[in-house]
Amino acid sequence: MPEKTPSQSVDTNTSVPLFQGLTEDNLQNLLSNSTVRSIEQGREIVQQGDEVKYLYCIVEGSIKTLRSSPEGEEATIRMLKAGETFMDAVIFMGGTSPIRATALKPSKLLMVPAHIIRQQVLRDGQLANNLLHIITRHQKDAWQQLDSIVTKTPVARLGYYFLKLHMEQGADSMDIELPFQKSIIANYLGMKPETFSRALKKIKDMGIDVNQDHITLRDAYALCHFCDTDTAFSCPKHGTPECKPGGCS
Amino acid sequence: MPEKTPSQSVDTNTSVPLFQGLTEDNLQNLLSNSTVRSIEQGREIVQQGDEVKYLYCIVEGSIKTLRSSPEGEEATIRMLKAGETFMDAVIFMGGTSPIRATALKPSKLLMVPAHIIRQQVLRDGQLANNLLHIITRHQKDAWQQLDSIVTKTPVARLGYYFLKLHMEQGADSMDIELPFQKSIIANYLGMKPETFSRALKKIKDMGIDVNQDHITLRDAYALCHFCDTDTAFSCPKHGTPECKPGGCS
DNA sequence: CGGTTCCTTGACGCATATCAATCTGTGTGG
DNA sequence: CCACACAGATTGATATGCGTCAAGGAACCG
Repeated sequence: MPEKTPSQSVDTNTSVPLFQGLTEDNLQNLLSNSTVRSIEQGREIVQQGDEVKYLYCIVEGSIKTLRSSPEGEEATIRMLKAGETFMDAVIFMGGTSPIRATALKPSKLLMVPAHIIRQQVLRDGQLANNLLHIITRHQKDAWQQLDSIVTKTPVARLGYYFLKLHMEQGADSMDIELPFQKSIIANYLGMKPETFSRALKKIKDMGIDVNQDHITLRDAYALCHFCDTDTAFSCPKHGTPECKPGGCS
Repeated sequence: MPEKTPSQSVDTNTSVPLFQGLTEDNLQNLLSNSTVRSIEQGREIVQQGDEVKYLYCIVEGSIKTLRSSPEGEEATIRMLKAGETFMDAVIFMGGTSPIRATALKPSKLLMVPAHIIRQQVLRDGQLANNLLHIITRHQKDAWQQLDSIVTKTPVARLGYYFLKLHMEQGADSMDIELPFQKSIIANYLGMKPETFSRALKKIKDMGIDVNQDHITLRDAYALCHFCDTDTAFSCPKHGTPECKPGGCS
């Protein structure tokens, strides 16, 4: 059952990119029309072919977006955590949803009606700008994902994924945590769980140890072999003599 | 050498989604700051790592966007024709370009300065809306491409590609033209030219004949096996008894 | 302690990449 | 007009890497 007055129950001032920089009035307009809903793990939020009535913002939990074929094969698009939004792009596409969304964990979602967003975009430049930033960021991730799957070996894909986790979780630490089940990550990387498992063994020889969900780097530059020009740009090690993106061969 | 006054040399009133519905003033603001440039075939327009200063709109010719690895492997992202834009998403990403763009044919490009776009988006709701529509449309294509490559066989990918061409070129005709070189299409579909060639032979047995760049459908429903729920929605045959998306097995 | 779920490991087969040769169409120069 | 050269496409033979199938192990939970 949807709760009311999300403006009080949701912390909107920090770390929700969608709402950043909005005026009081404009923010109120979004929130006062929104509702919050709890979703149990594994539950379907949007199906392929659904008409999408809301933009969803994750208050708590995590969500996976994907496409699946009639034969049951799945292609993971994104795996998202609190603060991130989904169906943000879909509500501007026209037609029904080309993707599914399911809950990876028990989650709490803020649902902003699509027509409110579409209206407000026309007069609220800041909201439009936020949406453009968010959607293009996802676009970039999608491009890197596609590129990985088409051109890289399973081990290189895994290393690249670890690298991005590493930078996300603080490039100073030598430890990384896997944020999702291995089989979920395997699918995201376009491989079968068995292949993922074998890739873990191979990457161990390159200085990256994995126990359970815990990754330990033998040295600070262990992941550098998997870097590309894009990623190097936002790396604190960029420019140091040890930094040679794509140096892995 | 860039020509001036593109407002006169470019036909902006029709079929350029980016400019649709803009007021005279706002359109003028874009065009008066833009330039037109000719590019010879094979020439690089943007490289990975470049700072992107323009949004490009194809006046004439065709362009390919892609990512490539240091080893020379390429992953095609899109192949575009006149009226379409590129680098539209990139100018909102922040950082340098994660993708390359090269000319597949001799082309003429309208170049709109990125800062002009970024400024105008904040006050011109229609432009923001247009950009959101365009970028999310590309997003959708990217999802379908990813899905194809991950879950489908080469033959199914080919059939799906033919289906989209078919609908693009008029679903009433039984003939389709390949708009690009086969090796280019092969790479877009995530396979080698040899595999592409073999897929062509296999698809011949399913009622789809290919001679040179010319495809002939044996019957109007020959491509239906390759359809998915998304695509079915915009198909004129949708709802007829012969329409069974994903019916191919 | 038994059951479930997830992960790992091994053996095997197949589909696609790879390598190499031939063919086709196109354009060029004699 | 023909001969030649070239790029792209096709075809064949081979290899290899990932998927598949099946079994075993490890952690979690009742």
